[in-house]
Amino acid sequence: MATPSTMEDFLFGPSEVASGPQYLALRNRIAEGIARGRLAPGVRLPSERQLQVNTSAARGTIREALSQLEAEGLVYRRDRSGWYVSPPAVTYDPTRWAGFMTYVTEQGRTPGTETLSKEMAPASPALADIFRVSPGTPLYDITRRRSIDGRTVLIERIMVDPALAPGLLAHSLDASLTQLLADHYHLAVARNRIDMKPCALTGATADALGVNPGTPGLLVVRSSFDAAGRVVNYDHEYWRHDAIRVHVDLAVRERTG
Amino acid sequence: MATPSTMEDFLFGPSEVASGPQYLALRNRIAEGIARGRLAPGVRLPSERQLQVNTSAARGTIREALSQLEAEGLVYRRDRSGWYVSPPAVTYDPTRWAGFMTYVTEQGRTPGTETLSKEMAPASPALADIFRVSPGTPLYDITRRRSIDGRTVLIERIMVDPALAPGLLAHSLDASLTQLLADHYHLAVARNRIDMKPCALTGATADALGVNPGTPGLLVVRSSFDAAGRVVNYDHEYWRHDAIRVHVDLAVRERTG
DNA sequence: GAGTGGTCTAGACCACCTT
DNA sequence: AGGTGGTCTAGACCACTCA
Repeated sequence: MATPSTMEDFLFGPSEVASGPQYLALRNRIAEGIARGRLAPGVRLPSERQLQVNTSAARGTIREALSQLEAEGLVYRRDRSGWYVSPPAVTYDPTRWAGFMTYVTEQGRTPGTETLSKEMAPASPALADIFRVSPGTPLYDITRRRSIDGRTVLIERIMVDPALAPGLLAHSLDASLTQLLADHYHLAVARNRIDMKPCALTGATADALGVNPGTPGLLVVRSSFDAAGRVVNYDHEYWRHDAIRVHVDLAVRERTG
Repeated sequence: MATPSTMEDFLFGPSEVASGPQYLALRNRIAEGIARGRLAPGVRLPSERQLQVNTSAARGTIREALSQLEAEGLVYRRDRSGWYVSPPAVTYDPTRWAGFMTYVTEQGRTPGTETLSKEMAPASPALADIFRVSPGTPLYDITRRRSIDGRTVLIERIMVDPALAPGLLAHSLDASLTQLLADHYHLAVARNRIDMKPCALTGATADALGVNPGTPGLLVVRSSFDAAGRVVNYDHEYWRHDAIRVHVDLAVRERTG
């Protein structure tokens, strides 16, 4: 997929001369630097106060430009450390059952997983409904942090029915859970359901991701079912919004106007 | 629709414990009001200066809270008019070939389409590659604006090969193009490819959507192929980021760790 | 300890929408 | 014409990171 500037060129021809607000002029300069590769992924931008000197703008104006770029996923911040050029996003294809470790590796990146907690917890009414068990039935409750090339990109909370995967918590969960469920428990996923929506990263999730509370993120909710329609796992993934892209390529199911 | 006084009572009544930045406290109050249905979709929030009086915060702080909510898709702004509660997003299922008119209607909303331009334009090298024609070959080039319940949600630019749909531009394009291609030209889509990524809405795109330049958006690029692998249409959709959700539900193609 | 971003204030002027 | 958001300024103090 081409870069945003190329898209814009495609849509409306040669870009007009920038004559709008100052913060957009700064945004454009930085965005251009990134598009042309002069600002490589991971590179730290000059400090806000340095940019003030270079642009003779107030700090608020500088931050407006940076926030814009952050919303577009071009830069990200490390709390009280600085602003950095975002690495490329990984492409997620919900039509495949390839786990995180697989598709990240396939894209030439290095995945990492760290288990933050694993425990048994009684099913809430909502969860009981999803798993078709009685409320209060114990479920495995696993929280993990996952990274790409050393940068944390998501926090996930996975629920698994112990009836389908007894003793699951005794295993190391820092590898592929997808693979573990398949190889050790012979749980074949037949159907996958995925929902995505923007969200705010708050509280413990924001802490674990190392972002400021309120940072925009993307919530991916996945339910995997086996051939019998049982829920193999139910998973909430809180992503940094700049770390994931969606790509779907498939035969159509229906032809409607 | 809540009256202004009711809304403000709700927003500034007894507060629960709120540590942390002021702007997050305000964000939380508004977000809660929306979640509980006290602030209905389409309702206008009090003006920034009114919120200043009620919260004794500086205007910049108020705007910080509102921008956060905007990034989460909970509120949107109408330029120099005010801040409004966002309507629910429509759910988009890329595994179906249902057109915009269909899935919006199915979700109980009212779709609208307006053709902004239709013309023939020579294929750029990139487009020629996609359509497998020689660069410079004329293609239909259609720009449309689409709305849900009267609110503009996307601008799209569609490219169609005249060889597959001769005389296309003579038809009204304000209805379903999907249906037109199927019914009149018997073009059956066999494969669909979709890419999604965050983008900035700028220039003419932002103007046509009625948003400020730089507003974050979502770019959806769709390619539809017929059984022979020919590109039936190639489409860029620039969405308001709060207007669309992705939902996928399907049998898995592959089982990999 | 120096420097960074995070938060906040209190103004200002403007273009534009609304009535 | 009055009110709205859009943009910008020039400060301030704080919590935290980093060397």
